[in-house]
Amino acid sequence: MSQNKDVTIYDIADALNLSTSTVSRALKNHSSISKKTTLKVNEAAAKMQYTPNILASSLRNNKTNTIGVLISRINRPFMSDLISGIEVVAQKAGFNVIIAQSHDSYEDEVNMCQALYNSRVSGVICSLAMETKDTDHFDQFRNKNIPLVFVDRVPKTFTTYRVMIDNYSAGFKAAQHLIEQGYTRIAHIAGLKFRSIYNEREQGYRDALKKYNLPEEDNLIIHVKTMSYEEGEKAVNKLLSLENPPDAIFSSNDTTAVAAIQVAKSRGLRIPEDFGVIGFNNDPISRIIDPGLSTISHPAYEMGKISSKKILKHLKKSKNESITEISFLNTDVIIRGSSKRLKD
Amino acid sequence: MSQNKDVTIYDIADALNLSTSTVSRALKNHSSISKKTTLKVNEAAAKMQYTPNILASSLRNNKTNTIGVLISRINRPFMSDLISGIEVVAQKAGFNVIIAQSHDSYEDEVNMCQALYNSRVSGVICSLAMETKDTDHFDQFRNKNIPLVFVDRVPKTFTTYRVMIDNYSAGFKAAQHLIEQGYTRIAHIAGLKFRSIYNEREQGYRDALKKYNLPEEDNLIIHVKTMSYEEGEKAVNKLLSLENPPDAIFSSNDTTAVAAIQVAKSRGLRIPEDFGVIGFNNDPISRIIDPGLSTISHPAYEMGKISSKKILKHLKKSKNESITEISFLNTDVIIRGSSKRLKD
DNA sequence: TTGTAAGCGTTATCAA
DNA sequence: TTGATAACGCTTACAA
Repeated sequence: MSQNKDVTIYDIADALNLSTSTVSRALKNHSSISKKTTLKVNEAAAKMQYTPNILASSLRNNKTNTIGVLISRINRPFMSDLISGIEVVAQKAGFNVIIAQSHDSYEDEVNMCQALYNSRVSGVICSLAMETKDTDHFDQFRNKNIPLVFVDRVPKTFTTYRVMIDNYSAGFKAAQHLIEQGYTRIAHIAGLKFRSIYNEREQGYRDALKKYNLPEEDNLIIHVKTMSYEEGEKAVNKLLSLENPPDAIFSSNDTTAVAAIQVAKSRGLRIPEDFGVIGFNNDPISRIIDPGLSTISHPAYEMGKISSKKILKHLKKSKNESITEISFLNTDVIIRGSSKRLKD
Repeated sequence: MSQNKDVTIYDIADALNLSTSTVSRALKNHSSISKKTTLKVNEAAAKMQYTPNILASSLRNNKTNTIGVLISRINRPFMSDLISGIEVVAQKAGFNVIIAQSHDSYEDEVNMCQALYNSRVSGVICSLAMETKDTDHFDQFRNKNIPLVFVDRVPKTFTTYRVMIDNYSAGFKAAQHLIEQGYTRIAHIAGLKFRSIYNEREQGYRDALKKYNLPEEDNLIIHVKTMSYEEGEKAVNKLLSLENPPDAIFSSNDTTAVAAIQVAKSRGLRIPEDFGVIGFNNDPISRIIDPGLSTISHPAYEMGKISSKKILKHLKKSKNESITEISFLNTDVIIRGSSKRLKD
């Protein structure tokens, strides 16, 4: 009994001797249709197992109620929390979420941007690929008044919504915490410089050192490309092999921070006594590793929810406005064993 | 300049004095159209910034090239790896992936099933909610010959594709490993009984004990509902408070296994000397915790890729067949410090 | 090789 | 309160 055709409003109309317009209206409880007819139609629809064809209605209405999400990779704790938050809000509003991965490649990002556009998504939420420098491929959304939200890895300039944290002050707070614990030679594993979130964290770190009159040495800062565990290992080994090695490190994500802990431990350093570590993101591993990894909270789930809400709110407006609106979320220093050298 | 209408094939046809059918065919390099015309059309399309309206073509062709994914929660390592695998294969084939979360609720699962159906997805990949016992809500897909793949948490019976591991033998292997390391009172944190993957692991565990003539005691087996860290803590505290406590534990996921390690350590037990632990899934935390968590590999990414491929392959067939096809993926015992009591 | 025209299922305008 | 009809943008059978 497969492959039988879908029941459409025509079938319902036929069965009840009504017109399709009446059926269509009755199905959405339009006020102009009598209670009796509305009831009759909905009953028939249920009995005949009618399911609305969203494609047809999307085509007709020129809107899909679908949010496109374009991120580097789904299987990172930050990203999956982000999507989860996006999806929860979308689901409640009856929106679908479609997912595309850039794998941190500029080319993939451009292609998937196009694919999302062709799918006529109602809105787009994007965290830029590591490689991405220009954002021309997003212009088409703005040109069509399709709301676009950049989240976390945002471009420096683009007339649109941005949902982010204050990376500068987060970097400052991270370094400051280490300084307050008495560390004096503080290294930094940073992301690529043109990616502003990493650059801002680095600036915050630099300014904290400056404020406390600690040396800012370029060889204590290592820029890595993907922030993988392996890159972290390599960077930390290099740092600890310096003639005058650091006594602490601020890593711009938890993965490389965990690598720092493991490498330092394997070299016989005691943590936090000999070597302090603070990461970024508050990934699940940060509370599992021994000692616990101090880190900066990064409210991914909340950022996802807000991003969805921005899209939904924009779609409710009838006016067609160009908007630059930045939402900053709060971050906290989460202190665990990896950096807690002083008793309170 | 926003809100300008999309360029359609009508616009291209007008501009070139051709019919829409010619344009449509030229855009897909149909063989019946002359090289010259094809070239001309594609050039004009590029110049006019034409973007195909996938909705319209989906409606017309009655297929969306979209795979719907219905899972409990995105932000679990297993699930995000799974989706990542699904998406990679889909993306290559020009398919979209739309995501829905059941949050392990039966009601949500039913609702999202309907939403996916209404979206006219070309295929569905689902890992059942913890609560789900009946699968009537999936009948509609089978009835319409829409390929359906159950992955990991599969129903016991349903004529469709299934992608899974051999949970019985995985459970057996896990218990066997502990036995071989000399543990003799082996407890088990199990998932809900009616969820077959957990029940099969439990059976494997039971049969391993039987084979090695170890006692099977019901009070050494605790069934938990969500397998959260907190549930794990509670269960392990209970087990270790028994008059005759276990000397090892096999947990049906890594989250509760990590809880077991932490609780045991906090109670002064040495791991693996006094207490052995093996988990399930090989989540990232398993290699970070100290000692490293022994576990069973669970090839999520690969399972995602295979699931996508099953969908794509089915869609290529013209025939309309009911299929029961089960793909079993291999699992390995991954031995780390939490259970390695004997020297090799 | 190209064109005509109908149709996918829905919704909105206008008329009754 | 209900109905007739056109339209959304694309594809395809059939005709030329």
